Amino acid sequence: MDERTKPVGRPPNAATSAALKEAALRLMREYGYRKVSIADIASAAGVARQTLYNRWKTKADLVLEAVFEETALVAAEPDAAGEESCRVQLETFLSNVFRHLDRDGDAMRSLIAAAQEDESFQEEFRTRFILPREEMVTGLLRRAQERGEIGRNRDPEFLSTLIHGAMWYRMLNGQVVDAAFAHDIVEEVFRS
Amino acid sequence: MDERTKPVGRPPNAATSAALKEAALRLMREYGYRKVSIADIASAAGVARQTLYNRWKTKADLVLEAVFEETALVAAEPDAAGEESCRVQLETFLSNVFRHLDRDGDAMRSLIAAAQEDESFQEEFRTRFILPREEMVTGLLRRAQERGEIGRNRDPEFLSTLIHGAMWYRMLNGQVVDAAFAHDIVEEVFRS
DNA sequence: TGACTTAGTGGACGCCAGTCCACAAAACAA
DNA sequence: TTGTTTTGTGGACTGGCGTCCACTAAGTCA
Repeated sequence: MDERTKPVGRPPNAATSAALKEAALRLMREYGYRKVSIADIASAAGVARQTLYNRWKTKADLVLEAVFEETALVAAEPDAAGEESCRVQLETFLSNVFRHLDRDGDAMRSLIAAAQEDESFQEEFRTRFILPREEMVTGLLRRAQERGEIGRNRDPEFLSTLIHGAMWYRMLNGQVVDAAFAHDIVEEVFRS
Repeated sequence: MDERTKPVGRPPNAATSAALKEAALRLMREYGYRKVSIADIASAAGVARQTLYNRWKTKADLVLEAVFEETALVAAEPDAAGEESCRVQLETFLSNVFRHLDRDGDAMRSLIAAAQEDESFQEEFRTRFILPREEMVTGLLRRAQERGEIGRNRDPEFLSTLIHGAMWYRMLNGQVVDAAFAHDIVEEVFRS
């Protein structure tokens, strides 16, 4: 049952998806999500508008994929075998995530906004972005529990909601989300 | 310097604004923010589309005003002279707010979304909705500090961010926001 | 080679938000 | 009554998103 049967028909242009994501990110960062139209992105990538729709359902889907690939580099999963305390690991992780928001925070805000009006994208966003992040945090907090850094009676899922909620709230209200804020959050979570 | 000089020109129809807000709320609750167009609202209120734009800048501004008036009834400010503990007062307040979300949660989500793409509405939303709510919570928490229910070393502003952040995060992710959640939040805030 | 299949192109279309404008309607002032 | 000011109306218009479609391009299969 070899699934890798040779595909029939004209093969998709290999460079096109990368060019579209690159153009999308570049234009977003310069002008902001709202000001950049699908037509702008397609034209910047030198491709027809319909070609973009052949590969992604909406503008939000394209930007999600583009931002996600960047994020994976910046917000690397904390190392389970790390020597540092979980507390330090969490603060480092949050600082990294927050630093990434300096670049793509505007896009993130717009993706969250898009998810509110589009059921299908909400699902996609949740699966590819939110749940993985939550698991990084709850995993770290469970290790913290095993090491005795936080009490057994505390709920990692709930704490993750507090952490991400604080981040979203500040971000969506256009307030600063910086290392000092990360420190305050960690302080609260590890408060004995 | 009497400002209440008799206005010249055709007076605005007194019933129109109320009819538009009523129609907006009713249609939103039945079909959802996204599915209801400005034209739908105007036509349901028996008024020209331009008349709506004469009174509000955008769809979001109209809905904000409509929802705000409802909210003021449900989420009344906790009584500073109340006999109950601040802890109970906070849990009651949050439960009331959360109950209101059953009705207008969809509209709230869409307003938050709209604020992400519209600088001017973001400002309006913040001033009329978010800041008053934050002050209710920080005020309550400060009284809790005076009464010794929470430590002097804790920051009411930061705690308010945690509280509202948790609520937003759950709401924007389509998860349940109920009395049990309110209880968990209060538990965390008043944890000694 | 020719049949088939999939990708890419360009243009038309429907829907909606928000703007603009000319004109009618309702008030007041002289 | 006539002029002035403001509200309300209806229609045209721009620009964006997403869909549809006919046509062309680039591959595989027999």
